[in-house]
Amino acid sequence: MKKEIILYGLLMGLLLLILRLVQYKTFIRDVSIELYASLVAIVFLGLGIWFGRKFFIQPNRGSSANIISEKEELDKVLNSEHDLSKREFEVLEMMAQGYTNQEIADKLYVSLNTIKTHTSNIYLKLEVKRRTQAVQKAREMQIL
Amino acid sequence: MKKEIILYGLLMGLLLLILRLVQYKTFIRDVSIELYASLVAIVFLGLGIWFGRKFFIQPNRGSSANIISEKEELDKVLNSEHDLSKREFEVLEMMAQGYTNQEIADKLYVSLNTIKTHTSNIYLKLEVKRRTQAVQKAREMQIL
DNA sequence: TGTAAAATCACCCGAAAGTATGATTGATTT
DNA sequence: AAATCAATCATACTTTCGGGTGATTTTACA
Repeated sequence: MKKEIILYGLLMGLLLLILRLVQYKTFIRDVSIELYASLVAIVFLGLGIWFGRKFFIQPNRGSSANIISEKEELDKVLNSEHDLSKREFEVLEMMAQGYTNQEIADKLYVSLNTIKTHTSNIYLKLEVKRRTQAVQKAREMQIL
Repeated sequence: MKKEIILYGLLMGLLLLILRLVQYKTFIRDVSIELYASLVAIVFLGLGIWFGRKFFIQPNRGSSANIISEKEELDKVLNSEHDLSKREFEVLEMMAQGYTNQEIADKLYVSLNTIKTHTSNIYLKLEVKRRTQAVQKAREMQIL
């Protein structure tokens, strides 16, 4: 990463140097600014594309570091026994079946708000934010 | 695609216009070329990164050509079994991962509305009403 | 080259989900 | 008896989803 930043700086400096040289070595003092701009634009557009490819490609299943972190994540999940209460687990199961909170509430003969509280607690305990993630994580943890 | 090229042109033109204005409106005729260059460089670096992400990171995640073709082969097989399009299948996969529509949109570089259209079509084709049900059904059908 | 399917995007609107906070009750533990 | 926790419910508010509709642009292919 540092290497690339240095390279970037050097490239930029070099470009400016060239532009300066062009400006003072030629008789054309008033070389249009469009020319400069275009030149710089083209170079840095290419550079930007290169940068984008280099640093923002999602390294899923390609980079070893990523795989390791994924494994660690999974281990962490698997090792933590689900401290879900009986009721919460019931709700989780029904969530995974694709029921809405209202449907779950009806089936369990409790209010919608109760189910919402349960789901919120489930998300806290599973460290997720949405029901789809909860189901996903529960499957990973093999508690579903 | 056309839209992006037009945008690119407009941006470039706008930038040059601004530079011209700055040049002629101020008393500083000899504003350093470094300033111009830097400005243009920064803008186009960003633009380049955006372009790179947008257009060159479609070949999803495979580092080896073999993996890509395998993946495509798999997609084809899967697509022949159910009537989900390639894009729809992608969205379905990400839905199962627990991503929100907005997150999926960001990752696929399309708008939220597009993802919503895809999800709606997925629900129609899978004959379900909610994303959780879609994931559930997709698992039953073993297409996930 | 024309056409059909796929993919893209927009706007509206209501439903569902989720957040935050607080409260009550009953069972269990210390 | 006090503290703790599970389960219940509520109110208020924000965000996300999903349905409906209509449209344009790309892509594939006959």
